[in-house]
Amino acid sequence: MTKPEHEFRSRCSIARSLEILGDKWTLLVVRDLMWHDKHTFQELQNSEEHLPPNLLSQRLKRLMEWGLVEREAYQDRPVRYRYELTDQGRELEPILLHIMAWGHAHLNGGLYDPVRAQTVAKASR
Amino acid sequence: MTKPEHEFRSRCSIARSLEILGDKWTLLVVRDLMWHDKHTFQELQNSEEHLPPNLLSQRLKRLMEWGLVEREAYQDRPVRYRYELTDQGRELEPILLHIMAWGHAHLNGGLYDPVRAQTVAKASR
DNA sequence: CTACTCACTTCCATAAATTAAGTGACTTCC
DNA sequence: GGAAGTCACTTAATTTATGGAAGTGAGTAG
Repeated sequence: MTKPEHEFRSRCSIARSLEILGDKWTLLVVRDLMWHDKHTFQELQNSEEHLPPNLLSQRLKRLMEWGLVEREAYQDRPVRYRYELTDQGRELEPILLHIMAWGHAHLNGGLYDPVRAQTVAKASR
Repeated sequence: MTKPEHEFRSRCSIARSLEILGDKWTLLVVRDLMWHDKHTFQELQNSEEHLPPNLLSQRLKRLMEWGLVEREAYQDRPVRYRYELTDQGRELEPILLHIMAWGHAHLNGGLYDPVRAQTVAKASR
């Protein structure tokens, strides 16, 4: 996977990551692909947070450009795609887990998948 | 610390966290407070990424509202503040470490503090 | 008195997000 | 065969946020 031509604003790895992941939606798309078995455009759009289709479209494009997501047609006429995380994308899991754990601990509770909780415990060991 | 009145868009802990942390600047402020010994407005503003003062001001306000940052006056006339992470704010460290590790691994290298690298290794064990 | 520092705030042009509606390629129902 | 529906988007219009520059107020130093 070739990375897009992109002038990073900083040499800091955190700042660089945030240029791709640093918004309110991108990691939710990753969450749904990773854990919630949502793989079509429609499924992703119908997440609890209801991200609008133009943003979903744009975010998927960016994730694909950076090689975090791939899609393959699951039917022709009309062509319909199934979106999947790549290995690189799947490596975002610890980030998601820690963000989830932190939010759960500090933001008035919030839903916290008990199946996942176990994984969080593992990640923070 | 009382949390601000806030209607979260979702019950998901990740979505909630992203309402506070999900942008390109907030976690960089946290990074500078946590590791780079930057504590005054000016020091924070002069980070490598040069966030404009209006955004720094707004981000600090939000971090303080949520109890992740506190400030105390280090002088009067004129009053000057020193910003510090609270315990809650310091608990963001694993998130930063994983974002740093991921960015280093996948975004064309990027600077990666060798002192911190050790901590990353520990966090991902 | 003048210049300078620090910690902001205000202003403004641009960019991004939100909301709503529309499009194209079909499939299914009557 | 026409009408309605589904899916995967795109386009347009409005609102909000961002980024860059300049300004302000309270001082200190020369």
